[in-house]
Amino acid sequence: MRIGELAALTSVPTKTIRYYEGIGVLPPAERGPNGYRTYDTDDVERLRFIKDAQATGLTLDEIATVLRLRGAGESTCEHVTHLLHHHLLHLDARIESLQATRARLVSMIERAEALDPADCTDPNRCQTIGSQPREDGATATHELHGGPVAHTHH
Amino acid sequence: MRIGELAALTSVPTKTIRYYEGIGVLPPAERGPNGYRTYDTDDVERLRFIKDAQATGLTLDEIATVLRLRGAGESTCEHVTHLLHHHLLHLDARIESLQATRARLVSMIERAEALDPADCTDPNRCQTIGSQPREDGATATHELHGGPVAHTHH
DNA sequence: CTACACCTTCCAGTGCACTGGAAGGTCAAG
DNA sequence: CTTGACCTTCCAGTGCACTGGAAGGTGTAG
Repeated sequence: MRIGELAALTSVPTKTIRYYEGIGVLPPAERGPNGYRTYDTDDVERLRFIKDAQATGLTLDEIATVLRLRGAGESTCEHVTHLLHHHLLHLDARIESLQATRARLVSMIERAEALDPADCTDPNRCQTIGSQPREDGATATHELHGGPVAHTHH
Repeated sequence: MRIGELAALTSVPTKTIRYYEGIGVLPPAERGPNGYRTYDTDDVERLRFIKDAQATGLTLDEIATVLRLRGAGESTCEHVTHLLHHHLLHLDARIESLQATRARLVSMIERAEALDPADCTDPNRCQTIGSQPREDGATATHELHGGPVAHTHH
């Protein structure tokens, strides 16, 4: 199959496929007599693997490393499982922190919904955002010396 | 407190704090007579909020939007809770997909560890990586026409 | 007085992962 | 034989979130 079909099957743009080949995430594709790249079902697999690996937070560089270990012989399996274990830890930490933030977000929403809308008219504060309730009495009620914000981001 | 102390308290570099102010994520800081930025505990809160919000996947732009809704009066609370709800969905989807990938990763590791290391010597395949076991018998055993990969990334 | 840490602005660069566009080759259908 | 889809290379730009460095002001300790 040619690059367009591979792109259609994987939802990865042709541009990106060529880019992946360029940076070594994909091996140089075989070429037809006309110079067109040709792919097979393995390449579909590979591309799907890349997408999955990316979803877990692996960078293209790490993915390239894993993918290149194919065909290197030697003790690469240990290498791979090591990387995989390492990444599992990362993944677990990420999931945990996301769940913690989820909890925070939910409690934020609950606080927001428990509010009397009338409390929402003070132009200088919003109970939903701002600091969590504090013991020291200072409840983040201070002016926002804002005005139109200069968004000069070159 | 000055910018250095704020940086120390939040583990956000001074560069980044000024950058946040530049793009409007933080309101323009008050200045001392010498022109130095001065901060208080609310700014510590704000910065921590930014970090947390970032961890959930909100972009700095979205965070800026949320933060700027402080002090806008009107029906901004609905606006905020809407954004929050929206983001909760995002967050849940993200956690779920991460957990799915975690499962995939674990099964990959298990497959890797169940392998006889002797099976790992074929230079053209690695059982850990590569396609999942398939029914059609074609088990992703094909050459990597690789060699040293040109890493010409401009 | 000098050294030094810490602050200021401004502009430019980095890293990652693409993405766009120009200029041109290939090939099947009308 | 032309049109149009699809392919090629190469180079340049984008978006996000920083990060570095130059050039210079401030403030305290020795």
